[in-house]
Amino acid sequence: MQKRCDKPLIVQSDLVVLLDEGKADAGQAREKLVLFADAVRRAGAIHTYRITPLTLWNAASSGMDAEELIAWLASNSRYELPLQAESMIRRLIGRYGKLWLSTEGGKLLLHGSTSVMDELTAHESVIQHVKEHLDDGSWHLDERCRGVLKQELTRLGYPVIDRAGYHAGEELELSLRLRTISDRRFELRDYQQSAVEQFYKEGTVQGGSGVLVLPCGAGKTIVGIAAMARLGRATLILTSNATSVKQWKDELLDKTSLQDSEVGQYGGTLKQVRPVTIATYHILTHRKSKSLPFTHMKLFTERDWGLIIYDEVHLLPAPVFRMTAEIQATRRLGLTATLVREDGCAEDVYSLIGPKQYDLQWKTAEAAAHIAAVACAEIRVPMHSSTAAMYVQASTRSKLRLAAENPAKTQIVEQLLQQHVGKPTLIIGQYLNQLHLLAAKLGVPLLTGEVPQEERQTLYGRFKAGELSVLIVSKIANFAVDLPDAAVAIQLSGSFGSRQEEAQRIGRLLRPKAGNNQAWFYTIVTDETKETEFGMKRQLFMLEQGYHYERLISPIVKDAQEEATAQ
DNA sequence: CACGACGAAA
DNA sequence: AGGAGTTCGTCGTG
Repeated sequence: MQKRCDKPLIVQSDLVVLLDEGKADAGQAREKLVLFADAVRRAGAIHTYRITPLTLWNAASSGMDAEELIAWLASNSRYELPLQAESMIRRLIGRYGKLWLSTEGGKLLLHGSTSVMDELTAHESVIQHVKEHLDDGSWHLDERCRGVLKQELTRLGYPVIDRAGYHAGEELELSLRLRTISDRRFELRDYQQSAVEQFYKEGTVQGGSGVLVLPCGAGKTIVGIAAMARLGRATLILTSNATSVKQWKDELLDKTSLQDSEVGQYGGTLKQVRPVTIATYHILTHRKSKSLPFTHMKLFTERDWGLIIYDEVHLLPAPVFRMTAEIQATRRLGLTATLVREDGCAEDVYSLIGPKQYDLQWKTAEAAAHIAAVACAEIRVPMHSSTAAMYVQASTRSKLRLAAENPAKTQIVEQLLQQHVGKPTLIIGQYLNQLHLLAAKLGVPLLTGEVPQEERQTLYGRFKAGELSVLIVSKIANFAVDLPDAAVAIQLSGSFGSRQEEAQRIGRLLRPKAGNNQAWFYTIVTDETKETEFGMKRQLFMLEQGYHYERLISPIVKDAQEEATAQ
């Protein structure tokens, strides 16, 4: 029997859970823990997770039960479960399913137990939408409030299940091809099939809106296309940038029966509205002036859409949430690799797009060889002697930048390049100055936002062909969909603790590799500065996915230490 | 009229 | 809490 002190978890009364990675069962515990908690901090071997109403409701929506969860926590905790934590979990999960929306006789109705409905009457923000109290205890609501009410109820701590249904939308003839235009066999992988089924549960009105989470390179576009084929209705696809718009169109033409004339691009000079239309979020948020309405809002109603796909739903901008609140009767599908938002809009994704319906862990995809195995390492280097003095007296703000641009990182890059010579390698950084200096020093081409599209294509082409094995890239690496895959990525600097950014960059390495299917990710941070702290925050998403960062002490440090001992 | 350059915005 | 990228509309040029 395992001793209590060997258990990996410590559960606090405020629903913060500490996971001791040093314990034997830590790996198993983490796999379960991430199903109902978010990673928030990491200090050495102790990782901090937080259970929130949202994480519990997402878990509840995929069938997790309060008693089962409590029992699991109790049996994996070093100390007795605090009563407060236990009752809080019970209460929060208990609220899931207590309220639901339906449509009867064209009326939007809110249902719930008398006790919950009574609690709601205290909230003006809720009762202002009520048109009439019906005899059976349900409330007749203003149908235009479907979205904002769900948002408000979620905010107040009352999740509501939306069974109010969807309008069908214009029919669309669309089937998947068994062979692509390039004459390759095409069929859905198992997990792609289950993701689609999860989204579209036939015969229920509950399914049909929600978020699917799949790692980079696992074929999110394919899943979206399969969902379209399943529904067979006119579809509006929203995505993050123009390149991605084009990619969606290419994939649709390649893998479905759709003709060129049926797929429209809405953006730039093209303003085509066709049975399948693809647009960027950016164009939706455009308006002539601040006081005027959004210019392209009409796109939502210009056609009778049966489905709206939100690609990269973690990037969805605030105004699009507001628009989405008004079209809750249209089926919605959110797609992403990293359902984390640094801006606190996670609740809005939950209430306006829908609950998380499918989440393929990166490590699971790796085990099935659908994506490459990535060895992650964090290399800490001391501040370079030339800037150390400057660092000490710099303001907090410039300290960050000095640490990030630490010239001592150059040597590490050179060593890593030697170590992986010949492998396609991306060096990714945040500051153009730093990147220009490095590019000059190494004699390697640099790709920034300033490089014209045509030249980018040439460089991508040479990189793909293997003529060029190293490429330095700026922040374009985060979103340029057409940037080729690599086997090695070296991160020089990145923005403030962005988990998304870290994941996107690692995503560059995930296409399966010939041979042992191995890729490497290195992140270089300056030791004993704020940068190490940000670095740890950046790693949180990957830790949730079961990745481990090896901590390497740079050879430079070793040398310095040896010198110190010698003297 | 087509196209590139430029500044503004979120 | 800041830097970089992207996209829009406009304006000037061939």
